[in-house]
Amino acid sequence: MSTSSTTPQLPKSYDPGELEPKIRQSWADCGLGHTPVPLESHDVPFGVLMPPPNVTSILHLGHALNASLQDVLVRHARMNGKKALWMPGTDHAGIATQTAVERRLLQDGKRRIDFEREEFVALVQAWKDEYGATILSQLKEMGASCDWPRTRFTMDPVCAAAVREAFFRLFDANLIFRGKRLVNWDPATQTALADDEVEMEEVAGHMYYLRYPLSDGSGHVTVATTRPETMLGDTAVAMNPDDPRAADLKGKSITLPIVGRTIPLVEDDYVVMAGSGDDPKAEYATGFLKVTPAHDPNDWDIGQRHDLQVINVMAPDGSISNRHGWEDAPDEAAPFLGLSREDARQAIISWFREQDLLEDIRDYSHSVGHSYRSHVPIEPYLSDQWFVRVTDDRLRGEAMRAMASDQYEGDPPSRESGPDERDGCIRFYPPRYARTFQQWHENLRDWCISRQLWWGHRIPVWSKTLSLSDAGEAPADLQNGMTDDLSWCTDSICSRTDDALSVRIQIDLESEEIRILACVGRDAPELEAELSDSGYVQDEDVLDTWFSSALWPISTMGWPDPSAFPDMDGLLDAFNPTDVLSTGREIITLWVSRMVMFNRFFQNGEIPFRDVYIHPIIQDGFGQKMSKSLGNGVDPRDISLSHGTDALRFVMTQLATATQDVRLPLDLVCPYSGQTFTPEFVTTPSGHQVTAPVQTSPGDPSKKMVTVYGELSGQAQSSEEQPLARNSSAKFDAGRSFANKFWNAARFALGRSESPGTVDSIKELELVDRWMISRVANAKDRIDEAIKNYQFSLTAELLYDLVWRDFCDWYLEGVKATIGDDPRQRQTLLSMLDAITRLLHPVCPFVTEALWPHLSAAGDPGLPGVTLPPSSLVAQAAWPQLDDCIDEEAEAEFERIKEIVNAIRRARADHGVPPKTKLTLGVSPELRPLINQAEAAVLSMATLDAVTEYSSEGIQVHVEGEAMSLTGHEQEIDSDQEIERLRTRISELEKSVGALAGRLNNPGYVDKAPAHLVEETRGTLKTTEDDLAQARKALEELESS
RNA sequence: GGGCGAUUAGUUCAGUUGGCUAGAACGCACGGAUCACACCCGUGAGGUCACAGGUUCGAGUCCUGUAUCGCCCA
Repeated sequence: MSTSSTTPQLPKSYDPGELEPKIRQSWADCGLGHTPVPLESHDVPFGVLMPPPNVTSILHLGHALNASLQDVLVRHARMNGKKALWMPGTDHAGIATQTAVERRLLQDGKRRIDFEREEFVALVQAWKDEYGATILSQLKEMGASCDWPRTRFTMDPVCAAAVREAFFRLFDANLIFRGKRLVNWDPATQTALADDEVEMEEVAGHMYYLRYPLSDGSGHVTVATTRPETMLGDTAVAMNPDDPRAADLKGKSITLPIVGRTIPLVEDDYVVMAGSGDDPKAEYATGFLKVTPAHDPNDWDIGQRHDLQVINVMAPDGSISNRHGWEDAPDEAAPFLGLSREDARQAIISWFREQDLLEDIRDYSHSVGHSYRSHVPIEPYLSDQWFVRVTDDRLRGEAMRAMASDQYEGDPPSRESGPDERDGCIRFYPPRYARTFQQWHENLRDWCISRQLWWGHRIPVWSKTLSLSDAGEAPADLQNGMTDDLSWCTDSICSRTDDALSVRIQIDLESEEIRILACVGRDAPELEAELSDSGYVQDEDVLDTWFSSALWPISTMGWPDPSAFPDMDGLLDAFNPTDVLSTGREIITLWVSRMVMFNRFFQNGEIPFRDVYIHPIIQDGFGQKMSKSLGNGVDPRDISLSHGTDALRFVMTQLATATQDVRLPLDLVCPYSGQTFTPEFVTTPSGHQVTAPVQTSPGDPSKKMVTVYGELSGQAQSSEEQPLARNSSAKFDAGRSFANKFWNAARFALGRSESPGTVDSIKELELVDRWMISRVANAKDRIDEAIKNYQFSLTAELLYDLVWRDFCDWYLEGVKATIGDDPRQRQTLLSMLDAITRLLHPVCPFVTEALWPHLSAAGDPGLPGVTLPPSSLVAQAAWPQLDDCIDEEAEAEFERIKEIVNAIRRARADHGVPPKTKLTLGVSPELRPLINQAEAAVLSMATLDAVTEYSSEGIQVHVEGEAMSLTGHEQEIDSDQEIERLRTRISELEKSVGALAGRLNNPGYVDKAPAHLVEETRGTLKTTEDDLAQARKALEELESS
């Protein structure tokens, strides 16, 4: 025998830290992931868009999960011969990034308004450069096989052109308008905040009860409010229509104290009735609600429903003011003007008390939105904003019609121009998320797209305000207060025609002013200059980040003009739509919906992607979502460091089940000892569990370290005395073990597969070989199916079982005795290792790539029906092809062999046979032919020296109702112990027989259950009865001796 | 308030149209330095499938209700 048992060139364990950088480099060198366009006509494209991570911060494990899954899909498609494009990029994340930069500036005592707009934007740009680069390097470190040369950023020139074009087309199509809306206003920093930047805090405040007199002098109503200072802007009092008092009060009006304004009593079922139901608010309610549409979002809605006046009584700094929309302020109100919100509240209360209109003040604890930056209460503030009319059928209707019809409940609205072949082509995985998508569109509201920020795409509209009388005779029919009829207006721009110009006029009949809004398309700087010269001013606001994100499927591919950019011509044609979008469920509404609407609108009805896969959310050990703001995020690089990237990816794949979010309990790595330990946790004021900012070394109590949370929250700073403790999690141990196991299996297999022979037919191979080939063929089919259905967890499980259970535990153990003398077995081993390496590659690309050159050097793999074409990198290799390799008979036969080996091992353990002691197996003539098929394997796996005829001496083993004997164990059998064991077994078997017979005696079962099941039950009963008889016989013999 | 989901071994999770005696990994117990791997090998213990009803020959799986927890939308 010529094979050596060692492979000196491969170290004993897999060292990811040593090997990964070289592998990454080899992928970069060959341009892995880059797909040139245009495609050939026979090419099959496979496209994936990466949801662009925010440049606000670095990636955490939530991103790592999504990146891992996308890379599995892309590598699988690529190995299957498709032209795979995975488009990478980052998102500028307007408010989040600007806020992050402002927070950093604040550490130096500086604020945004201390800078010019351009200076500030440059600072944010620098932040973006830093974090954007980190994010991309994190992705590369994870092995993401993206098309890196095509990396996009939502504010780069390619995307900017798309944003500009999209805004212009929507504006021109009357799908963008300007209107009033309440925003979350921070009076301290005087900026608007997004909803997620408002922190709800429980505040111990008061409920004030104010009497409002009825205008007809017939009495008063008492309103309950936590914010009496807003009463100056009240424009109604609302009551529930079911309130028994409603009938008498219907149609009456109120004379608002101080202001003297006459306001109506309206009926609205939003109003909580006094003391009614389970609503805790009811205890404090009077049944009458003061309605202040300009200063409360709920009141705004009531105002919309009842067509109420909207009167803003505050200045942008939050002080009471009659200069921002309050025009009927009487002299009585003068003392309140200029007071802060807090002072005004006291002054108003005093006034009501003096007038005997204050009925009561009660303590009341409630949650109030606070700015997460200045920590002052936010003020719902009325301001001019830009909107996309997404409720238009061209947008909403198209999104609804795009859904797969079997996932749509009911029927989507029909299209006037008739059906489109792209309708019904978007499918959600798992299907339940289709409901979220549908319901969002059914309740859709116009989308506010303007943000009072400096970082983002500036709104490409130039405007000028004129008095109505100067401008001309305005038309009467307006839509959202706007018109596209320009013929009456005297301003010169209204008669100007230019393809890059679209003009609308906003008319405010109350103030008798008009605002001419001129939207300018892309690449028209001379037009912009002309507008500026004519006194037009560009809008200060920028677009909501989601506006550019919504264009991601087309902007990344050069829309509207791919030929204007290098290497993009043909990209849209080939990859719009992409095959799948993999994303988190929280942005089905914010992002997925808008991409569908925009893609269909701008791409003539085309959908952006066919499948939407919603991945689970990664939580920490306490069930809290990993988030940047909480500081419980884990950097995937920490896991690569502690466990290796394949371990990270394998476990991520394993975690991605369809039903649930996953918990990932956190550990820390001690920077002194490298030891992993469970950290101490503390509870934050907001009630979250986080690692204590400073931890004590588990090995040495005198040594301290700082956690990531400690740094992110600013509570601790790492230093030489207090180094940073990296995060880890024992959850990844399984992945590390798995990669190492495969590494060692390959080491062994490579060492034993020298001088492989030629196999003419699989049929001529040993049972164990035929079994292994069939297992690989089976696994390949099932992996393909699982990946096709986005069953990632199942994919990982199939790989694990194939590698560990089938290949290592049974195949490698089974061939050890014969491989040295069987060249055909060596060829089989080499080929199966090769095939498994390919199958494993999408999930564990590093360890497979590290082994690949050694495989290639070992020989030419392949068997009749098994095609494994050579390739310099496994990343570029073809998916294994196994034709007619599934051998059900071989699988069934080998399963019986496994049962026999297991039974012997069990008996050995039961009788305390030392592991090294070789026993002699005695079998009946019935079992002999089976054993003959794999005798060498059975001998080595069960530690036997020979197989002879069955003997009633020795240890008795029962399998398939047959008895086997094990002899050669010197020690005498402890008959008491054996009797006890047999009795237990007999009672178990009797129970089984009872249950099985009971089932068969039930006429309902025999009549109604499928015949094959009944047959199966009969078979099981027969075997169990045989086993029982064997056990009883053995017991009898023991007891009689 | 509306919607979606979860509750299965000590822990983290599978269990795909209802069908063998409910599985895996980790952890635990026992045995093992055997020449691929101690990131390992062998054996074992461990579950009233949240609770209560119902449908069915048969329910972890379907239906109704209850409890607890989570997310999204208002």
